[in-house]
Amino acid sequence: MTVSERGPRERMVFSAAQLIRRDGVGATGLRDVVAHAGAPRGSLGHYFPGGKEQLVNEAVGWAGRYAGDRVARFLEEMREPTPSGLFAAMVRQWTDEFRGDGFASGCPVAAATVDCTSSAESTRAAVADAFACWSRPVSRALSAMGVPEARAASLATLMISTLEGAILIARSEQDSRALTTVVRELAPLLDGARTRDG
Amino acid sequence: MTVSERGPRERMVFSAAQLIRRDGVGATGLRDVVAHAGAPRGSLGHYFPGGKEQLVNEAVGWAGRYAGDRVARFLEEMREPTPSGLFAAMVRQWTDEFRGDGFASGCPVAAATVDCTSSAESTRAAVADAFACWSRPVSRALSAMGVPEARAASLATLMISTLEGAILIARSEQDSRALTTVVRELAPLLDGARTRDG
DNA sequence: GCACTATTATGACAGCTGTCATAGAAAGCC
DNA sequence: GGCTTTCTATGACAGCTGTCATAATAGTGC
Repeated sequence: MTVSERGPRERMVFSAAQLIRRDGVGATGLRDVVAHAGAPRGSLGHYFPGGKEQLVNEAVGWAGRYAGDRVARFLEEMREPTPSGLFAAMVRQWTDEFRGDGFASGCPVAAATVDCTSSAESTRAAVADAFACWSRPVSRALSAMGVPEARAASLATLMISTLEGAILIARSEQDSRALTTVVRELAPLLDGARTRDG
Repeated sequence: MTVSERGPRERMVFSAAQLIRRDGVGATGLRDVVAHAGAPRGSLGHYFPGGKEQLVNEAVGWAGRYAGDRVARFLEEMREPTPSGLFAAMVRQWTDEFRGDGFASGCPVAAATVDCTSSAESTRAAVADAFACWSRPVSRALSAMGVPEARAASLATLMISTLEGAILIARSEQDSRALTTVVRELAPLLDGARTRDG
């Protein structure tokens, strides 16, 4: 999760995502992003002629792709994949992170939703895209596990909704209780949706 | 939901909540709040010597109490209360609101979580309080419906988590799909938790 | 009438915001 | 070499932020 040897442009997008998920979009200044990325300030206008809005949109897109790609990883690490196991893995990523950083950072997509939905139409669309990039692999994975196509998409929405909300509660309480609770309560429902073995 | 004839102080708290849930905490200026409330600007420092942070905290507290009080209302309006019926009522409030304002406003408590958790400790505590004020009556209602005490609190957390997350997705998609989906998928789980009639 | 408090008015303050214009450096290419 | 494109540096800009000091006003009790 450290700043890699990628180009300055990519580093700025990555840093933006990190700062946004900690402080929100409004409180994240472009000068902060540049400093965090160790990038030249003069490059900002060069790489992001669309200004802050473009940078935020790319950070949101990056986060959505990241979350979607993680799903494949989770599946690989599971001997016999189950819906509840996938959800547990998705949640565990957050409990691990919270244990590491003391509940300092939440989800950048959620932050952009709260801060930009009603003021920046392009960001609103970027957020919707990010949720779709995240939801799609989850839905596919559920299908592969034996959940009927029709319900797979619904359960993916349920899983992501619940996770996002539990992240909010956990951060406010500075306690992962909400996360462990929802994974426990949702497990039987998720596994019960399978009509055949994956 | 219009500005009532209450005192300026109360109007400012209320206006702050409305603006925060639309634009986020960072993008909500104190001058905007004053203007929206039709309140005298000079009164800001008088009523809120703790500055913006105090105003935000009170707005969050107000929202939490509001959400908690609504639970009793929902129960009154139901002939025979069920867990799924309560959840449906909580969600319906949001689908109704979205239909009215075009997905312009989300939850002020979620906004404060995203924007202030890692920067303002007092606001973080106010948010946690708000979630507790909201969760408690839900949990009590579930108990009264026959859900065992131990699970009632967990299910309340699940309901609020899921609702908060679905609000985020719905706003980004400008579509209530996520909300109607989660209420449909969660219904059997909620009702199945009852071990006796309420 | 007075005295006291609660409320409001006004203006100024330093600090930060995103944006842009201009200039310069670097790197690749012919 | 020279030329072109990509990238970086620097500083300035107007606009807004939350906060505060000061003063005037209104209300209330006596």
